[in-house]
This record gives sequence, structure tokens and C-alpha cells, in this order.
Amino acid sequence: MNTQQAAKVLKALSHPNRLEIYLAIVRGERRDFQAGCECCVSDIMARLNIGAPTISHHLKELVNAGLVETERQGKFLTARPNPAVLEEVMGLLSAGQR
Amino acid sequence: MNTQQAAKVLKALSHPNRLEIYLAIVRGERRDFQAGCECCVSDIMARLNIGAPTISHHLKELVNAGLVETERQGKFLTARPNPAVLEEVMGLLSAGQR
DNA sequence: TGGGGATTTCGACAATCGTCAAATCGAAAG
DNA sequence: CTTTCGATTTGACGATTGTCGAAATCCCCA
Repeated sequence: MNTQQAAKVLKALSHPNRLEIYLAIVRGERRDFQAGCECCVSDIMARLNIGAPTISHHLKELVNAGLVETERQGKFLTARPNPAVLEEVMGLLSAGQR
Repeated sequence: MNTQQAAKVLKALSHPNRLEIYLAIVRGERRDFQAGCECCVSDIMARLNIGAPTISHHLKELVNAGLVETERQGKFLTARPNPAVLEEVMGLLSAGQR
């Protein structure tokens, strides 16, 4: 994990709405996969006050940074976090290691 | 630490050059405060390839986010990290807690 | 008190970003 | 097949950002 990659991950989390989306995904995961958890775009759209295209756009950035993975289930799109990427960034940040 | 504040901290670290500046400060701190450590603007300017005004601007954002504290020592400006802020953000991120 | 180096402020500019509306796609339901 | 519903793409627009050069400011030192 070099600085460029870390900056990319941090940038993906640097906008309030995008951070909220990420946290919604993390919390959705915590609830152990029940149907109706906040994993799909329409649920997130109901919580935040932004349109579906914007959420789709943000979600793509989170995926592109490696922070979350998505999976299509019929009409819906579910997302789950990928903790490994975040851990690497946090390691770089706290220790200043290369 | 709410989401807005966390996003502000993450935004401060979301640009490659600014992240590099922050890491230089963290690593400088590690070297136990020797004169000549990479704590002041001109040292950082030598390592990265950007002008002094830009570094000054970036540094102000890091201070504004609470990530570093600065202190004027004669002509120079020294900076040291404030680990508490980063820890709060990391807690919010990894646990998804509010 | 004046010179000079370090930092900051001020404008300016191109580039990027966040958001939306409209159109489109894809899958399920009728 | 047609409708419906969720998600995506496209294009556009205002707002923000990163960077620079020039000028100003700060502060040591002779």
C-alpha cells in the first residue's frame, strides 16, 4: 500500500454523503444479512437525501477504491464492506510506515 | 465525533501531496525532534515537488482538521501530529459506531 | 536599522467534483 | 409481450480544489 493508493481510499471516504453510504453498508453488514438491511441503493437513498444517480456514482467510487464489494441479487444490488483495505490504510496512517 | 467531522479529517488526508505532508510530519516526530528533521515547510518542500505557498495552504488544512499542531520557532514553523483525532476517526470507521 | 531568508496572503486559472434531470438498461411480475 | 421498478448512463452545470507567481509579512542577525 503506497501513498497514492492510500490517498485514493481516503478520498473515497472524504465526502460526508459517501462516508455515510460506507457506514450504512458497514452497519448493514453488522445486522447479519437480514433482508431489509441497508445494503441496496434504494435503502440508502431513503436514509440520505440525495438521488439515485448520485448514490450509484458514489457507490462506484467506493468499489473502485476497494472499500466495498457489490453483488447483484435480482433487481437489487447488495453491498458489503471489505475490511482489509481499510486496515492497510489505517496501518500506514498510524505508524507512518511505508 | 460525528460523520461531518470525520469526513473533514478524511478529506484533509485525501490528496496525495497532503497525505505525504502528514506522513512526513509523523515520521519527523518519530525522529525525536532533532534539528533538521522534516517538520518545517522548507524541508517538506525539498522532499515533494511543490511550491511553498501550496505547502502552506495544505498545512493549514491539516491544522484546521485538527490532525497536526504547528509552532513557530524563529523563522521556521515546526509541526507535530495530534494522534487523538486520527484515532477517533479510525474508531468510527472500523466499528461503524456513531 | 536594514538585509535576507522563511512563510503567508492574494489573485488567478485549469481541473476536478457533487449533484441533478432525462433517457436507458435489466430483471421480475403481470 | 408489456408493464413496472430498481439501477445505471449520459450530459450538463455550479461549486470546490490544487497549484502557481507575485507581493506582502514575519523574524533573525549583522
